[in-house]
Amino acid sequence: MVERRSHAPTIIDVAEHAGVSRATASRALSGYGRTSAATVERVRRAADEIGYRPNELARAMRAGSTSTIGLVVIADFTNAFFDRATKSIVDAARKRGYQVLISNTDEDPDVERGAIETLLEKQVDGLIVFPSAIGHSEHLEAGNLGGRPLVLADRRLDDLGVTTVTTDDFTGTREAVRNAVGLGHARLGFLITAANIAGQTTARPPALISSVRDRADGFAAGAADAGIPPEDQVWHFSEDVPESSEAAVAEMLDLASPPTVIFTSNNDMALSVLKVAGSRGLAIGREVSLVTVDDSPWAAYMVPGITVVARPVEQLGELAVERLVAEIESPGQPVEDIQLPTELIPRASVADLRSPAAGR
Amino acid sequence: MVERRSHAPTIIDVAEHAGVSRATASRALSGYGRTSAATVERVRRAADEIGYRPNELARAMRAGSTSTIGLVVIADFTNAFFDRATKSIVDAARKRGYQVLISNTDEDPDVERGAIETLLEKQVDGLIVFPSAIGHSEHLEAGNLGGRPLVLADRRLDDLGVTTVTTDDFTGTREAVRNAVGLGHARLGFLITAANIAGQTTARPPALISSVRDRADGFAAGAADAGIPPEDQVWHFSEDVPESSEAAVAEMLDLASPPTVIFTSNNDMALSVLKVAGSRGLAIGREVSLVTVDDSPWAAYMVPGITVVARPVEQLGELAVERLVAEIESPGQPVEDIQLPTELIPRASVADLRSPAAGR
DNA sequence: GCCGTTTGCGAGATCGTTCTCGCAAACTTG
DNA sequence: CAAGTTTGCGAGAACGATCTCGCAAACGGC
Repeated sequence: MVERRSHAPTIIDVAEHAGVSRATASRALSGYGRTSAATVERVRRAADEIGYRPNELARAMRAGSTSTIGLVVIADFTNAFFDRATKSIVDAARKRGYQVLISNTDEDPDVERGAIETLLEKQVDGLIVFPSAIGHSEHLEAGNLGGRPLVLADRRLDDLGVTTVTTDDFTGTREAVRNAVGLGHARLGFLITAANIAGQTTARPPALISSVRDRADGFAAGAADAGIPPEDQVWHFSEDVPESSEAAVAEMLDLASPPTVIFTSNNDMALSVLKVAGSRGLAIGREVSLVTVDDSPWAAYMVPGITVVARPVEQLGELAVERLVAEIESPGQPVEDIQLPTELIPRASVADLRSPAAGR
Repeated sequence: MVERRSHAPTIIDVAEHAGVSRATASRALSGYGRTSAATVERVRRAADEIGYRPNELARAMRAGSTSTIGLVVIADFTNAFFDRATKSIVDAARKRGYQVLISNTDEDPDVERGAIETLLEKQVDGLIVFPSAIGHSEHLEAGNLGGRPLVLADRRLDDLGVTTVTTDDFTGTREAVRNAVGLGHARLGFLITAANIAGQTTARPPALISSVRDRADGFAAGAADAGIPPEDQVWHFSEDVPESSEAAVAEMLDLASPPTVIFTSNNDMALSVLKVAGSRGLAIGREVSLVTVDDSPWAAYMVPGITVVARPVEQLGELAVERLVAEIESPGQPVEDIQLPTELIPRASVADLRSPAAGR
C-alpha cells in the first residue's frame, strides 16, 4: 500500500504509523539499543505497509561512510581489460557490501582529476584508480584525498607510496621472448604504445607508463638472455590508434629482412598485425609469427590460436578491492606493491622455425 | 594548507576563516542570492586556503537529487557488449553532469532485485536496467521505484510500459539470412541461447528474452522469405556456457547433411563454432560458413573476417542516458520504444556457394 | 513494602548543506 | 531631508537518518 503523499515515506511516517517515536522506530529497524519484541514487530509491519525504504544518504551523512568506492578506469575495449577489471571489481565490492561509482578517463589526466574530485565530493569511502599517466599525480597525493584510502591498479606510480596491484608484465614478456627464441626465432619485432615518441624506433624508451615500460624491459631482458644483438631487435613505437600501429607494422614487414616474430604490447596492436599481414596474404603462424599481451576468447579460438601473455585481470580487480576495503575498515594497513604472475599460453601463432617443414 | 583537525573542512570552517556567516559562505560559493563581490572573493580564498571540498551528500539531501544514475547490467565479456554499453553510458552521463553507480546481475533476478533496492536507497535519480529475465519484474514497476524514472535497455519488458531502447535484431538477423541465401546457402543452422530448453531443436521457441526472441523470429522470417522449408532449418538451443554450445555445434556438424552456414545469436556461440570447426579441420568461410550478431575488432581482422550483424551499442547507451535524463529533468516524457537499426557487415566467413571454385 | 536495577521509550542534538526570512545599512528619489 | 527601495548579511529551519541521554515504569531481592 503506497501512501498518496508526494514524498517517499520516511522513518517519521513509519513511527507515526506504528504509534511510536522516531527513535524507537529507528532502533527497531536497525536493531541497536533496547526494544521490546512486540514493538519491533509492530514497527516492521508498519514499515512494510507504507513501503518504507531507508534513505541511505541520511544514514551515510550521520555515519560518515557511504559504503561506496570510487572506480576510475581507462576504458579500452579491445584488450577486454576494462570489462574484466570492472566486472571483477563491481562483484568483489558487492560481496563486501560496497557499491561502485564508476568514472572513465579515456586516458585524459584532466578528466581523471575532475572525476576524482567528484567522487570525493560524493564521499566515497575509498578509491581504486587505474592512473592515466605518469607525472602530474598531485591530485592523487594523500593530502588531496581528504584522508580517504587509495589503491592503484595496473600501473605503478612510484613516488606516491600507495598500495598498488599490477601484473608482472616484465617476466611475462621475457618468457614470451624465451619461448619464441626457443622455437628458432632470431630476429624479433616489438611494437609498443608510446604516443609521445610515435614513429621512433630506438630501443631505449623514455618515460613510459609502468605497464608499458615493464613490457619493454621484459622484451629487452628476454632478448639479452638469448643473446639477440640490438640489430636483430626491431623496436617500433606508435600511438594508440589503429592508423599509427598499422603503419608501424607495415614498416616492419617492409624491411629488407623483416622480423620473423612480432611482439605487441596489447591486443589493439596485435589486431593491427592481423590486419596488415592479412591484407598482404601473409599467414599468421607461418610467414609472420605473433605474440601479444592479454588473452581473449578470440585469441584462443581463432585459427591459428594466438600465443599470449595472459594476465590475471579478475584477480587484479579482486585484490584491489580487498586491499582497499581492508584499509577502509581498519586503517593503517602496510603499503604493498603486489605483482601478480602472468602466464604464457603458447598457441599456434608462433611458427616453429626449427622444424624442416616450416615456412612451406 | 590543510587544517590539522581530524574532520574534513566544512562550510562552517570556511565561514569562520572568512569571517562571515554560514549562509553567506554558501551563497558566495554557490552563487545564488546577493553577495558583494568583495565577500565572494574573500570566501573563495578562504575555501581554497583551508582546502574546502563541498559535501555532495549534504547537498543532495537538501536538494533531493543526487545527480547519480543507477546502472544495472549483465556483464558478459565475449560479446564486448557490457563494456561498450557501460562506457557509452558512463561517458554520456558525465557529459550531462551525472555519475553512474554500477551493478552487475550476472543474469540473476534475485541479484537484480537486490541491486535495484540498494540503488534506490542510495537515492539515485533514475535507473537504466538491462533486465535479466522476462517475468518476475514486479520490482521494476513504477510503484516500487519510489517515483524514480526507469529506462530499459537491450531487452523489452512489454507489460511494464516504460521507455525502452533496443536494437532491431529482428531485421538484422533477417537480412543476414537473406545475404547467405543470396550466396547460395540453402540449408541453414541456427544456434541460440535459451537455458530453459537447452538441447531442444524445435523451431518454435517458448518464452524468450526479447533480444533472443527477435533474432529467432528474424531468422525464421528470413528463412520464410527465401522459401527455405523447415527441414532445411536446423535449430539448436543451448545454455550460455561453452560446453553446451560446443556440443550443439558438434551435433550440427555431425548431421548426415549438415547446414552450410551457421547463424549464432551472440559471439560466445560464434566462438564455439570457431573452436569446434577448427578442431575438425573445417575452415570457416570454406567448409563451414558463419554469421553472428555483434561486431568486434577481432571479427573484423581475423582471417577470414566474420560476417556480422553489427549493433549500435554506443548509440544505445547514449540514447538510454538521454531519455533517462530527459525524464529526470522534466518528468512526463512520453513512453517510447526505440529500436535502433542494425547493420549487416559482410566479410569472408560466408562462402559464396554460387562460384564454381568454391568448396575446392 | 522498600530500594536498587533493568527495561523500554522519547526528546533533542547531530551530520553539512541550502534556502527562506527578516533586519539593518546603504542607496535612490521627489 | 524624509520616505521608499535596494543591497548585503545572519538566524534558523529543513532534508532523514542515528545515537546519547534521561526518565518512568517494571522488575528484582531481602
